[in-house]
Amino acid sequence: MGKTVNYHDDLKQCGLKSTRHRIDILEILDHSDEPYTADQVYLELIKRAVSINLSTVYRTLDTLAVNKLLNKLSISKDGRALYEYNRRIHRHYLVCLGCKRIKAIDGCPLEAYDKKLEETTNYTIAGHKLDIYGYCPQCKALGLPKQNH
Amino acid sequence: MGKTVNYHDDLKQCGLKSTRHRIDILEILDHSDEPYTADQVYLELIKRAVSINLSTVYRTLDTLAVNKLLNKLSISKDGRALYEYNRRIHRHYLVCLGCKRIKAIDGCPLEAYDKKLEETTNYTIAGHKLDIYGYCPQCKALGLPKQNH
DNA sequence: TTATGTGCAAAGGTTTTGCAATAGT
DNA sequence: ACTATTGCAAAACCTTTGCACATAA
Repeated sequence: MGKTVNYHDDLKQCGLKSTRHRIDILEILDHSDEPYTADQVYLELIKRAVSINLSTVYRTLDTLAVNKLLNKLSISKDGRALYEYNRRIHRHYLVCLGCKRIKAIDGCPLEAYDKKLEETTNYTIAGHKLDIYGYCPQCKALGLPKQNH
Repeated sequence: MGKTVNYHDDLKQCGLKSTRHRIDILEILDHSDEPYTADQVYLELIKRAVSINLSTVYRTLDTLAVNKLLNKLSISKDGRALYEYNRRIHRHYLVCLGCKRIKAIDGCPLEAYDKKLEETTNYTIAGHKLDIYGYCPQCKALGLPKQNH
């Protein structure tokens, strides 16, 4: 988790102006274990007594994602986009189907597979997205609902 | 790809009425290699001179997905839901970042990993979603845009 | 016949956009 | 000072819903 000065530098390196809002948003997402929706970011800013408009949140998230300071995910929590701080660590998510909590898991089981696929398909593989679904220890204890995915 | 009569039986087994619209939609998705958005399904129906309302398409897709005759995916092609015929075959998708075409790939490299994860995390793993991104042979030839994911 | 499915129109929720005002460099 | 960023309000977009009518069983 970087300090404010680093967010400033990161923004400058992208040719972006270093504004309070951008730094706040980077900091919020950098300090979170879970990706946030635009709305969640907005609410967190309001909670911190930051005056900002929701459309600015959307624009800022988009700008930061285009500049690779954030990742935009599509684990559609009911169809809304999710944003996470780009830690430049390749990792995947374990989503609890009970409480919907999202847990990050480091490491990737797919490195060899990607290479194999390049040969098999004649595609150039640029990356992949893997989300894993299950029930966390707590929700498991309450009895499993129907299985998905 | 089933015949009409099978769609009829599948619907009945789910306790659903067998209507022209439902059969048409099942057939469209069953005959497609790619998942469709609600809108794409609607347009295909119109092309086939089927008179239907877009809200009926949404309702039908939802009903069929709840009853597991379709899968609802969240490879957000710009945030819209995608539906595919449920072939009850576990498979993943290879998405071309150039032309956005989606290619299904059979087989799964994650069976062992899922089990390992159950032990490591103490979650019950219910499933996973893996999408792979790259450039298809055609788009590759045109020169690769920037890398994503 | 009777519950289920459908069309239509209207509303809901998320995200985007135009334009004038503001703030960073 | 100059340009990028922001607020505000409105629109765009995808999806859902209420209700009256139509249809499958």
